[in-house]
This record gives sequence, structure tokens and C-alpha cells, in this order.
Amino acid sequence: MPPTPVDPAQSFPELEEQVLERWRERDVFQESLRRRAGRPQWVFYEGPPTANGRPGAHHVLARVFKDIYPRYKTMRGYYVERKGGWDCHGLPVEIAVEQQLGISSKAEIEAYGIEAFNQRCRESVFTFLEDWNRLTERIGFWLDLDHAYRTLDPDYIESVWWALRQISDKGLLYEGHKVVPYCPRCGTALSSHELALGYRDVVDPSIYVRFPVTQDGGPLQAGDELLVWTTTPWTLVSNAAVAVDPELTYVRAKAGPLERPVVLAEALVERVLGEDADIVVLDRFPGAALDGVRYEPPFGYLPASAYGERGHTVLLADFVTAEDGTGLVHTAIAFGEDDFRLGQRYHLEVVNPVRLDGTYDERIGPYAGRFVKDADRDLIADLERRGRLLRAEEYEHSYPHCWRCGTPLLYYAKPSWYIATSTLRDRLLAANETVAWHPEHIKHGRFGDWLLNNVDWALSRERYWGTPLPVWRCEEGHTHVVGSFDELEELSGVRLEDPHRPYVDAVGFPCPQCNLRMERVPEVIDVWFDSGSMPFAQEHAPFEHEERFEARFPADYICEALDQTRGWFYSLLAISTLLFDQAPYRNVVCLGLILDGEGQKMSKSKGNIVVPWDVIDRYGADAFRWYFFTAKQPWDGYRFSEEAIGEGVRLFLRQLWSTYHFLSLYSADADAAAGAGAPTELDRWIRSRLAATVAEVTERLDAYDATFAGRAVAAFVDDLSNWYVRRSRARFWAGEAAAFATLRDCLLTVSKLLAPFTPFVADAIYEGLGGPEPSVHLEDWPEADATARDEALEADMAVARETVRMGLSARGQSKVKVRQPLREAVVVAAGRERRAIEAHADVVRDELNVKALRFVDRADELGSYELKANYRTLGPRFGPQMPQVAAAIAALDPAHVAAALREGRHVGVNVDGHDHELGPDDLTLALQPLDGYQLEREGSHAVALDLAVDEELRGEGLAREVVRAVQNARKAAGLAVEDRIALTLGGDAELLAAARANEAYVAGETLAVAVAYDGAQAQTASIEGRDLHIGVARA
RNA sequence: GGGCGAUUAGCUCAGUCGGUUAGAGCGCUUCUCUGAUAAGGAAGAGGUCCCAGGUUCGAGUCCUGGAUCGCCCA
Repeated sequence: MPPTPVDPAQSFPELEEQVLERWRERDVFQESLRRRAGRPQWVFYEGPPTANGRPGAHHVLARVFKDIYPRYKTMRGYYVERKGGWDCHGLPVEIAVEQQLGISSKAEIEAYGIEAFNQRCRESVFTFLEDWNRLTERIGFWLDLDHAYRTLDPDYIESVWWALRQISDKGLLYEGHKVVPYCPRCGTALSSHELALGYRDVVDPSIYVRFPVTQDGGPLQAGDELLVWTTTPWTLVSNAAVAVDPELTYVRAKAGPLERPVVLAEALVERVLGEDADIVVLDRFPGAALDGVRYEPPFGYLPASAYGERGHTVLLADFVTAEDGTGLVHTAIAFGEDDFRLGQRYHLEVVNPVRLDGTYDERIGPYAGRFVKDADRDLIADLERRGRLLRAEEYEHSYPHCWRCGTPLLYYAKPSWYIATSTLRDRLLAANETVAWHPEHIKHGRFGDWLLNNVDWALSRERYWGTPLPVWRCEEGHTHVVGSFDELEELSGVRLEDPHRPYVDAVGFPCPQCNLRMERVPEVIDVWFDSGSMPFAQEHAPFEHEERFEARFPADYICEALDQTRGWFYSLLAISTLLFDQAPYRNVVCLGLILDGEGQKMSKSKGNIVVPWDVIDRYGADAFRWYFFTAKQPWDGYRFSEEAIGEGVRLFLRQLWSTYHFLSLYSADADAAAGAGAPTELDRWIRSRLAATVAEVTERLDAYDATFAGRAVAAFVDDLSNWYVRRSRARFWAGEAAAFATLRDCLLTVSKLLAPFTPFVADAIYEGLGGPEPSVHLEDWPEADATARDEALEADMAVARETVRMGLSARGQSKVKVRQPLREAVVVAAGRERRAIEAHADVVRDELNVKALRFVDRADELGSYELKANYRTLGPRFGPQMPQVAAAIAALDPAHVAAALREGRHVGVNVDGHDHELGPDDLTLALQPLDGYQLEREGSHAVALDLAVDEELRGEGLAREVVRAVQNARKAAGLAVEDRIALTLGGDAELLAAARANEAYVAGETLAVAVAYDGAQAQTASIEGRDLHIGVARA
């Protein structure tokens, strides 16, 4: 071992910088790949982030989990490529550029020029690339950033086109007219998974409007009023009809303050009209009776004829409920999915008086040009003025907003391109069955549920910066989907250098069917289709590297935050199922959210964002990583706390480092004294614990459970530090080779176990211990040494430690400090327990500072037994008879039973006239201490202390006080631990007498080569109120 | 309104197949140990296991309903 001095107060952030430097010098990441070349692959897919924002704490979380399993699998012998990736397209990028340019509409973008705009998008995508790269390296995420795939590259886009062509060839790409969530600010429709990203709680108006009936008919008379509820007053201007449930019971009723009879669902009368409104029900009838009733619309801007025959009439529908509202539902064909379907059924015309920018068009008179959501208040006032309003309230509900710009979405009937994923629902579900989700409940819960309710993928976006939709169309309406750049060149004679808009827009060709010129449709595609195509697009498959793609599909492992259920997890699965009919990943780890210390969501506006660099600079990347890995199961989310990170450093990393420092402190002596000493029980014990730990960590990591794997390492390090080293110190002072070898082996193995978790400190320790490879990350994962495992020994040690714990507790109760030796400890234990304690008697004696252990089998002299039933064994046997059994056991004589069990006999009890035999496992014997003894018990096992202190013991106790005082003096004098001294003592006569009587002990403990008693005055310590003068001089 | 998850000590979290006295760490108080450690050990204080029913000889654990929080959907 090289005698590298280990700084016990090492700064971890500084250490990590040194390790990073060494990794660079030795090219460790690449070397770790080279060494596994040709081995079986274990495939990781990087879900591409967008580098146009700074990385935050949640990115660190994702990145360290993306790192740990690839590192582990590499050590297990797999070849684990880690190709980086960047998501480059989409609205977020466009919005950032719009902000730079100070513009905010599509018209302004087009005025600015699509070419120039897209050029700026291209530049903006990688604004924070350096930040991302720096952070990625600094937190030890090994990722190939030099060969990262980028969704804006022509090769990538060509693969995406290929995928769309495949989907089109299967007849699954279509243009449809549907009501879609639409962002009027961004001017584009959103897919359902984008929709999922933007729900917010908002307060909207909730109004009850009166629609006067215009003709007598059925149960109603002209002048009766239909009561209609809506939370979107802005859609009332294009009210087309009113929907009712044909089965539901409605009433025509008169309520106190209202002049006219009103119509609404019977179940909602009191809720709508008020409980004390003096209601008189004039008539009851099913909703079907209202079919065809004509009414006067709330606003007259659009005539009934605009909608066709059934305009402004009551229609029968299947989506009306009596849960809220009035049971009569306002229907505006263009602004709701249910409305749209109903309109189709009754052949109503789609009338949409709202422009694409979300303002009313000229048909809506005074409101023309106003943003619809802003008109709510005035429309309500207008209704009120005209006596059409029954009541206006506010209503809090969650409503979808644009996930990037925050504008409330409008539901809008629009033409859009779709992929018919819903026809593949069974295949999606089947693919999902093959995936191991972590946590497991995602599979049939959140994600499975989502697949079950799958709707067609709204693919097109009426935007600029994205993969162009490769669909060309002629005037006859024929369409052609282009699947490669070669094909486009063949058709058009144009070879595109950059396939983005606007260049691609200029390319046309004759229609293969009718020879008319085909032009590309204007849309680009959903960015989620880009990232979901990465399994093949990152390789430019199938145009190139097809065999590489096939060898790397599907992925063994992906990891992203939970919100990707509707994002990347879905788009990957959907595209893979569409193209290859199989899942693109085998194991998924879903990460939860990071909240701040108060449980609040982190947001820029609250100013509670955690800046990763602050944590790294203060505690280090390993500390950050360790926190994420071990604080809790990652999918449960985190309440981020700097204190918790600090605690991890103090209690784990520092403890580990200190153990390593301890080894280095004495290793120089070890070389000199090599060969001395055979392995002890303690050596065998810690090696057994090590083997158990290796097995457990391996098992947990195989199960993608980093949390319990890490905690198992921590438990081992605690045993190593607080029991093995603590109990073995004297052997290290003596330079016993077996002790050094054991500790070194343990730390070396720990460094390997920790390599995936805390790659920096693991490598520093490995290097410091003289590990054979240039880095721990080039090592093989340790094998659990089955021959080292000795479970009996581990159990025995646990009993011995328990005995120590009880003895110390008895000490604490008796107020006799441990420094004062006592004559004996009486240990009550029999059988296995007794043998275990006897085997480790020296340890127990030493820890308790007693001269001897005396064993007694029976506790009669120390206390009486208490006998209890063991429900765990007896419960299943006796079931409902348990109360009687427990009573019968309570009636037994405990001393008798104790004696019988000691002799291995069974005990008989009679329950309900039947005799039963009870064995030792069925009964628990506990000791009940008698007065006057200091006794601690645990089950049948107890420790009592003989508290008598005679002259000799008293002298030894004082000698030990003297030693402690001298040690303090040594430290104060700045001596090194191995320095020999000349010791001079003076002061209180009794202290000096005690020291003299135990001089060999005092000298040995303090490394004094000579002891003099001539009253030196160098330092003075106080022991039990007496002065001790101490002089230490290096000998 | 529906789905999924969570709720255990002041804080952060364990708690296996249902077993009768629910644990750990941190923090606090007192004591103690110390040739590595900002460490270790002992004691004390600190609990309505979210609530209410139910199943069972027995429920933190299983079932039903509800509350609160988070996420997702409508």
C-alpha cells in the first residue's frame, strides 16, 4: 500500500475535482467501454432534454439514476453504451425566440420570415449546452456527449420521415376533423399528452341562463324558460342547441320569485332554485318529451338557420348528467367534443365565429376582435340586462392551459393529422405487459390506464420549428407521404441540405395519380414523435447502421420522471408498437417530483428553486447522489433538504472516509510488523458481513432498488467502523497483518460496491488503497464470497452485542461509569445464547470493563420468570381458542415451565378438555427483576452487574482516569499517535498511588517509556476534584 | 367527477406472511466512551400508526366508506 497521507478533514468537493482530473487523464470512461467491447450489450436510452434552459435539481435526480445502473451493469461485465441526446424542436424553443424578438404571434413570425426565425431557433436550442455538459460531467454522469443524437439533424429527420411513411403505408395516418385543445396564442392544436402537462386550477364563471321557449309544444308553453348551465359564457354567442338526457326526469316548475315556469332536471331543482324558493312543480316528464322544443338563443348574433333544421332546438344526448348544472346542457358545436359529436348526429352545421387567434370575428357585432375569454364578464352583464340570467357564480375547477405559454386552451373543431393509435390499443397493452415498471403500480395503474383510454395521436402542429410533416398534396386532394430524402429527390429533383421549413415548403412535384403539382402541407409534427423515434433515428436507421439499431433494440433500461407517462414513455411505446409491434424498453424507473423543504412545488416565481451548483460546491456531487439514492424510494418524490444531504455526508461519507483514514494512519507500522497474527473471530465476522452485504447489494441493484442497496452498504460501513475497527484498535496499534488485510479487503470491496453510487469517493479510496486497476470503474463487480459467510457467527455476534448493550444500560442505570472496572457481570443465558456470549466473552468483558463474566442458566437468584404465549406460533394452531390457550398458559407455574424447557421437555396444557403439548417456540420466558439488582433483560437473556468496588478496583479506575488525562495532554502537546514519551506525574497522592500501582498499564496505554513522579507542572488535569500534574515529553 | 399514489415520533423515513410491548436516524435533555471519526454508547422526553366502520381469537398491516396532500385524467 502506498503511504499516501489521508487528510481526515478532506473536502469532498475538492477531492471530486481531483478524481475528475484523473478520469480525464486516464480516459477512464472510454476505457471502461473498451474493456467490455464484444461483451453482451446492456442497452440504455437517453431521454433527450432540451438544452435551451438551465438544468435544475430534478435534472440531477434523473441524471444520477440514469448513471447508476449503467455503471453497475458495466462492472457486471456488460457493454453499456451511453449515447447522449438532445431534443431540439418544438414550441419551447420557438417561444424563447419569440421572447428574444419581442413578438408573440404567428403573424409576426411570418412577417419576420420563417427562414430567419428558424435560424434563430437553431441557435437558441443549445444556449445552455455548456451548462448541461459541465453539470453532466461534474455529477459523474458518464454519457457520450460527443456523439449525442440531435433531433434537428437531417439524418434524424429522415428516420422520422421513414417512420411516418411506414405508419402511413399501414393506413394509420389520416387527416381528421376533430375538436381539439387549441392554444390561440401559439396558434396550434395540442396532443392529449401535451394537454396533460398543463392543467391548472382556475376560477371560471358558472352561470345559469334562461332560454325562453318560443312555441307551445309537448308539456311546455311558449314563454316557459329552459334553465341552462355553463362555465364558458363566451361560447353562448354560438349556442346551437340544448341537450337533454331522454331518460332523466325533468320538471316544469314555478318558483317564488320567477315570473315564468322554468324547466330543469327534477334532481337538481333544490340545488338550482334554492331550498326555500317556494317551489311548485307543475309537471314531470322524461327528457325525451322535450325533443325538438324551440327556444330563443341567449344572443342573436347567429340565426338558427345558420345551424340548419335543428338549430336552437332541444336535442337528445347521452352525455348529460344530473350531477351538476341543470340537466340541460348548452351546446356549441365548434367548442366541445361532445357538442361536436351531437352536432354530427343531428346534421348541424359547424359554425365557428372565433378566429384562430382566439378573438371573435365580425359576426359577433360589438365583441368582434375581442379575445373570447376576456368577454365573459361583459357577456354576463349583457344577459343580466336583458333578464336572461338566473344566477352567476364562480366555479373553481382544473382547466387545461398551454403547457409552455400558459394560455388557457380553447376546444376547437379543426382539421388535423392523426395516427390511429386507438386501433392498436390491444397491441399497446400487450407491449406494456412485457415491461418491468419501477414502481410496479405504474404498469396497470397510471400507464396501463392511459393506454386503455387511448385516443388517436394528434400529430400535426401548425408551427415552424419542427420536423416537417412529410405529406404532399395536390389540388385533387391526393396525398403522398415521402419516406426518404432520396425519394423526394427522385420525385422533385431537389436534394435538400436542410429539410426544415421553409426550404422543404418550396419543394413540389407532380402527383403520381393525377400529375397535378403536389405541395407539402404546412404542418410540422409533434416533438414527442421526434423523441419517441430515437431508438432508430439516433442511428439513422434504417438508412444506416441497421444492424446497430437491431442490436440495441429494445432498451434494457430507461429512466425519467413520472410526468413522462404521457410524454416520452408513451411516444416511445406507441411508435415501437406501430412499427415493430413490441415494447421499446424492458425496465423503466419512474422518478417522482422534487418539492422544497416545506413540501411546495419548486418554481421560479416562488424563488424556492434549488440550484445544483450550490449543493455541489458545498457538499459535493457524491453527497448529492447519495441523498437521491438513499433518502427514499425515488418514485415517492423528495422533500428536498440541505440538512439531509449534510447528514449523509456526516454520517456516511465522513464515517467511511474516517475508517479509511484510520487504516492509512497505521499502515506504515503494518508493513514493519507484517506476518504477525492469525485471523480472529472478529475478522471472520466482518468478512461474513461483507459477503452478506455484497449479496444483498447485488440483489437489490438487480431489482432496480438503489435505495435499499445503498442502505445495505451504509449498514455495513457502520458495522465496519463502529464495531470491527472499534474492537480491533489494539491489533492495529500492534501492526497485526490479519487486521490490516481484513480492513483493507473490506474497504476495497466497499469501494467497488459504492462505485455506481458515489463514483468519486469510491475511486479515491480505491486508488489510495492501491487497487490494481487505474480506476475502480474498470473493476469487476465483487462476487459474494459464499465460503466467508457464517450466519451462525453473525447471529452469535449479534447476541454478544446485545449483551454489551444490556450491560451498558445497566451501567447507565447504576451511575457507575464505564471507566470504573467492576468485578463481574452476571449473565443469564442458556443454550445457544450462552455459547455465543462465551465465544465472545473477551469482547463483552472489555466493553463492559468487568473482570469476569459469570453465567447462570437460571435467573431464579436474580428475578422471577414471567411466562407468555407466543401468538405467532400458537395463533395459527389454535385460532379462535387463543384466549383460552393464553389463559391456560398464564395459569402455569413459570419456574416449573422454565425448568422443563431447560431440560428439553414439552409442557402440557388443557384447553376445553383436550390436552396439547407446547414446545419452547410456543412460550416466551421473560425475566422480572427483583428489587436491589441492577439488571437489564431482553427476552430470556439478561445481564446483572456486581456493583461492589473494592480498593483494588478503585485504584484501577483511577489509573484509567490518569491514562485518559495523559492522552488529552498528549493531544494538547501535539504529539503524533505513535510518539513515545517520557511521562512525569505529580499532584494528588491517591491518584499517584493508583498510577504507581498500575504503572505498566499506564505506561503501556500512553506509550510512556519512562514514568516519573516528581510533581511536574506542565499541565494540570482535574479528576474527581483532585489535581493531577502531567508532563509529557517526546522520548 | 374518475384513476393512481401517499398519510407512522418535532423532522426524514423503516415496518416482511395480520401475532398482542410500533422501530431507526436527525434534533432536544442528561450521562458516558475516546491512539481514526463533526463519530460511538446508555438513558429520558416525544405516537389517536389520518378518521370511522367492518373482517378476525388478534389489525399500523386486510376490506368498505370518508378526510387531507400530491400527480394524472375528465
